[in-house]
Amino acid sequence: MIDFPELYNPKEIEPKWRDYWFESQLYRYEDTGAEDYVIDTPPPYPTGNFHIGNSLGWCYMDFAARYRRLQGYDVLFPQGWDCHGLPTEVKVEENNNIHRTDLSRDVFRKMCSDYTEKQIQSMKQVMLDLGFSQDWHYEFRTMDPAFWGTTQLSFLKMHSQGHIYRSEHPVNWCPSCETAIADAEVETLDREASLHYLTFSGTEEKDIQIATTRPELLAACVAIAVNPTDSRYSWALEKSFKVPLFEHEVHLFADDSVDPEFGTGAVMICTFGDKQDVSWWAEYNLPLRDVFTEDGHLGELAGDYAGLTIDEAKSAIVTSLSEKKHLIKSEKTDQSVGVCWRCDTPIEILSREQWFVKVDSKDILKKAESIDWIPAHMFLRLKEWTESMDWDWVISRQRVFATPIPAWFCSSCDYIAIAQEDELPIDPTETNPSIGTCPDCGSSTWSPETDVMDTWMDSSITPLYVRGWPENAFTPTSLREQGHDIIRTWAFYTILRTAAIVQKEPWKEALINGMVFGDDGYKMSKSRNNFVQPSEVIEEYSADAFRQAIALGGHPGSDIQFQWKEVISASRFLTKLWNIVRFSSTQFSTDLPSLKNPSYRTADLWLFSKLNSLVLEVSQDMDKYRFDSALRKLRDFIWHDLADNYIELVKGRIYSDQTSEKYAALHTLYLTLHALIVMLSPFTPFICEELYSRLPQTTNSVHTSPWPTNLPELSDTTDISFSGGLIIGIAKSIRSWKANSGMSLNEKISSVELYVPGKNQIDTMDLSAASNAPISLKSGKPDLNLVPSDIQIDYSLIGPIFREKSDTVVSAIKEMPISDVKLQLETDGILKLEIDGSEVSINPDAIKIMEEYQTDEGKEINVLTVPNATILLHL
RNA sequence: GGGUCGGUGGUCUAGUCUGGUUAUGACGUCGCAUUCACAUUGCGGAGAUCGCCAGUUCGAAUCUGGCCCGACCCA
Repeated sequence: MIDFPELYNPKEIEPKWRDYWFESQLYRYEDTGAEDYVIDTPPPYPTGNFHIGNSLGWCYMDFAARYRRLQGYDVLFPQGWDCHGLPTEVKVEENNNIHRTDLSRDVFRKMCSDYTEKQIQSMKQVMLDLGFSQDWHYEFRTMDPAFWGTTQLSFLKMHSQGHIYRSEHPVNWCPSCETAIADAEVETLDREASLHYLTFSGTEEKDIQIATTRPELLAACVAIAVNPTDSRYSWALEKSFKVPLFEHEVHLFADDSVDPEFGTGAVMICTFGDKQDVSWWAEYNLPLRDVFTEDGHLGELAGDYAGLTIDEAKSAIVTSLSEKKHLIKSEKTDQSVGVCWRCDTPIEILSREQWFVKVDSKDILKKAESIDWIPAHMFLRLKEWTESMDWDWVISRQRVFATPIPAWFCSSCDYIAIAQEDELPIDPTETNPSIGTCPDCGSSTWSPETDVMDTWMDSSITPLYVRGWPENAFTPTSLREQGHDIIRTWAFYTILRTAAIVQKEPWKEALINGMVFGDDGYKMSKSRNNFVQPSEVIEEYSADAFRQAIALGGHPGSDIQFQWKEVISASRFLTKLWNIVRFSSTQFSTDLPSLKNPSYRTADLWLFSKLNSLVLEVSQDMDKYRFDSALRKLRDFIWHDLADNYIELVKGRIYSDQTSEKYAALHTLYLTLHALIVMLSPFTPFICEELYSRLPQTTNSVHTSPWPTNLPELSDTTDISFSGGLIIGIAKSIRSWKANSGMSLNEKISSVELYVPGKNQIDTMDLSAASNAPISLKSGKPDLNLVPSDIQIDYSLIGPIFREKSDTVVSAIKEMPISDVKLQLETDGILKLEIDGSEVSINPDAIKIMEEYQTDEGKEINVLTVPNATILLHL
């Protein structure tokens, strides 16, 4: 007898193991010589809130990491933090009521990193509460010099190989954040705008009307374009016109990209209204008229309007146009504008000197193709994005809290000094370059690059960093797990960088998770009141229940809905499991596992045979990351095969005195529970650790145990699953008959007769105890009326032979009296029918006749029919 | 406008690649059962024109085409 608490109490169990695992460093990576399984874990942005969307991805990683450990891999599950970035700068400015320029860069950076550290601690706590098994020795922060020094090294390598260059080029610019941003950081917003129709006066011929939503860009107008097929404007080609208010002259040309349906069919080209303007500007070699300032105002070129904000300028210019009779009309139109993903401010396109990373789409796609994408179609998202890239990646940002670009500009000439590897990590605003004087002009005065790097420059080297590059030669990590919403950023940049730096793909497998929606099917939001935090679920139920709900939400890749009902059913399952193990354990003795040559009965062997298939199926599911399917199978087995069927059947033996059959049943239970707890442990690590620790002869953690492989070998599984299935079926049928007859399950029955055609060697020991009746196994047939009750047709045999006549054949068979069909099959071994005047023969395998024994009136006998057996109950 | 994915009892979901006529499971719901490890249970019931239309086929939730609706990404 083993002592076992009556109630499952996750509130006590979960914190206990959480702290034990952390303190004992259970998940520490060790190189034992086995195959590595390395996860390229996402470094989350430390917002301080580890939400349900994050936890979906981390659950997947944790299921995989725990499964691989059980499989014997050396698992490295690290954890990073993507610290740098604008939101933190903004938050620190707000919290301290300062502007970053009020302080030295150094002091401001320190404030940002202190703030970030606090945010990390609260997120880390939720990770631990949820039972994730990271190796905290491999925790990294991109704001630590060790990390950003590596980012700088990657910059140096790419620069020396020609992947990074500095040049002037139009870039997306956020006037509010006052920095360049990459295409990936621009989001589109649909809104209503005014479309203004303006007159440009002709200098040679007639005037022309153009339509624009951006009159504030008039000062930057450099040309007018029409579609070459637009006959309305054939007179105007190559003519010049005066820009209203500003009076400079621009030419008109024709280009296919102009939509003749929009506005008047004539558009003004400005430097720059949008990306289309940029490509016209480049293609037709147009002049550059730079009218916006970096902080969202109009510059000198705007004349009287200089100094106004963009919005102020728009209305001031419309008013002037109207006063000067240049404005014909204004109407509402729908438009999409690019906005900054951080602050939603409409972006502008400015031409500035920036640092760029070359985008080699072909190479990126080649590397991406060698990665196993799960699900496979996620590759198409990357492909589409990669193929649509038309600008290189601008990586310089005019901010502070980020990795410094390790470069200096010579004060006397154009020379740019890039740091040497042995100087890294280095902040050029604090230290001069080690080369001392300029190799071109000999000057020793340098001005530091104050621009910093895009934070994606940090997070796109996580596989390199985790693999110990450059000290260790890079081999691809095993797994990248991430959401499909950041394929165009994180996945894309990581593949690009790994390809450029080490000419390899970053990971072997990319597992892509979907989004998490609220209980009502909508995206979680505070205003919808469908927002759920993992901590609430742990508080109300348990982390083990939460993890199951996430696993069962859908197959990886699909969006899932968070549902409380899944948490509830998961929680019930945990109680059920607890009770199963408690019931079993209280019967176990400490020496049970070492029992020699147990006298297994059919039911025991049946359970082993089912368990062996389960181990195989669950392994296959786990290998394919089908966590939903694996967990469903495990739960189904535990609840139904084990609890409802097996345990109910062998209770008699378990409660019996010291028989060898009793110990065989207990031994079966022990081995089965042992295997099940191990297989379940990736999903519900807390309860499994607790239950495992209470099983006899277990010393280590369940999480360091081997995946079940050494279950008893069965010589004839077909026979066992047949005879075992028969016993289970009979017991189940008697049990449900008792329940339906209003009897308690252990109510006595005078006797049970079993008729099993062709087989009279079934093991009735457990059946007898389970039904609380003496069982007599009869040969032959019961002395009752056997009545054919139904006929079943196997269409897969009929269809291919009779084709379009199949329906006619089937209805002909069904029209015959069933007894006639039976007689003919028994006497002739084949069924012959006349269809449309010709005789056809039916394969007897295609016809299955169902028969039932009829209970004679007045007799105290009940007859139950199950596949391959007839049961007579004498009350 | 383009790309990708999805639409299955009241709700959520498996099955669709590889077609076989009686579609999985959960939650909810209704009925019965409590000296049994577990009422967070057991047994049973009701509840689905598998988004719509057409096609292929002896046979379609499953394959093909068109349409409608939704999600995500892009323009």
